[in-house]
Amino acid sequence: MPAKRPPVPLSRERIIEAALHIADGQGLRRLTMRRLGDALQVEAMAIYHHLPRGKEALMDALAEHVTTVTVDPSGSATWQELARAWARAGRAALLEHPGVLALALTKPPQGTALIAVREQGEQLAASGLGDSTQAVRSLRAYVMGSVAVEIQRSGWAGPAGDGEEPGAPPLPGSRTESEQEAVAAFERGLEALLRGLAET
Amino acid sequence: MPAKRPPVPLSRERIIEAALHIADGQGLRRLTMRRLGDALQVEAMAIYHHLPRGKEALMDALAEHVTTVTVDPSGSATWQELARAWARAGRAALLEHPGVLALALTKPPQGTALIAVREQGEQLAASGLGDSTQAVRSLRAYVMGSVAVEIQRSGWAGPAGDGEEPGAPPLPGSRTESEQEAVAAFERGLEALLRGLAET
DNA sequence: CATTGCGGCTTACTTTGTAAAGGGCGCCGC
DNA sequence: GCGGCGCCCTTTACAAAGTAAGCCGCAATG
Repeated sequence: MPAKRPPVPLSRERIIEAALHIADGQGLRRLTMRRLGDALQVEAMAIYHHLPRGKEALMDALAEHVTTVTVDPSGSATWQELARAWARAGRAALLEHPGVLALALTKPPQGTALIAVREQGEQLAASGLGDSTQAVRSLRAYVMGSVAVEIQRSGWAGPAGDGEEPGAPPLPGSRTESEQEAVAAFERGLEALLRGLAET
Repeated sequence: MPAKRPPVPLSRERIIEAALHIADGQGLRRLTMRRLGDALQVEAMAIYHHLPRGKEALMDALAEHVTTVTVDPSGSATWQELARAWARAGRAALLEHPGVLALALTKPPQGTALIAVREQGEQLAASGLGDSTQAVRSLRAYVMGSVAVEIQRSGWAGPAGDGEEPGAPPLPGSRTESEQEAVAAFERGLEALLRGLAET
């Protein structure tokens, strides 16, 4: 009796969720269509009905997912506070799924992610910042780079990772840092950048 | 008559060079052992004699190669000039090989790349900068992120790229920028960050 | 001249992405 | 109730990739 119906009917959202789980848990390299199918209790080919362009579409969707953030501007009085909020939100979103960082840093923003970038620019401009385009760019660069450095230091395997668990052995030369140290370093660099952006 | 000797005897350096060429020209996805062998006029398996851990070792070597930079400190009087030199060198090295950016941003520095990072810290400390560790970290983050943004805007395919040529069609929403615009944006953000770092 | 070992080749097996076609199940109009 | 349709999922199949195992020629060495 082939062709059994899966318990819960499979959707784009469920696929992305499962894919993120696999990528974060075992590395991008281990994220294969068949494994994804297994995780969803489905044959690999079933995925193609929800993501017509196959793995390509999946990668795009993953990148879009971890780079889509929203910030409520009403909570920030100055453009500095607003910029901090965006930066922290961006960092948090990227750190949540280290397995797909390589995609997020490499693929151009699309869909909701692109909209988010534009929104960031508009909000910063509306809150009185002069060259908001430049600011958005510098902020995005700093956020992305910071997360990259953090992930590197955490000993995460990477896109061509050896398939080991995410908690790889710490680097021989430098101790793995704590979460507090990481946020502190991020905040200090962020403040430096904001100060620099203030003096047009 | 099998077992023909190749004209030039194959070495680790030649392998890396050819791999970079392929990755930059057709994307990381298209960098396969067999294709690499073809480019070197050799069978794929021959590569394993020079890179024992196979593709894994190749990826590590590529990441190391594009993140290894050197700066002559004698050309810089202030720590700001030194930091600028390091930042520009780092950016240039990464931009030279967009195909392996994902590796460079994801893999922890090893070998010569790690040495370069340490050297940067020592030089900055020696030139009078207080918290050089923090500064190196912020600078590296900014440089890596800036290049990531630049590559994204250039419409480069990415690690799971569709295999098209690097000169992909420009993003629909935003025009592809010129080299001048790119350096200008980089320099402005860099200056902002340096100003911020100056005020401890 | 026989030996040894480096360096490349051949073969073969496993895993992956994905095209193509098949099949069950629910829902529709009648 | 029922025949057919269409949606989702499965099956099957194939090309391409990573790489383990073992072969073999060539050159230097004794």
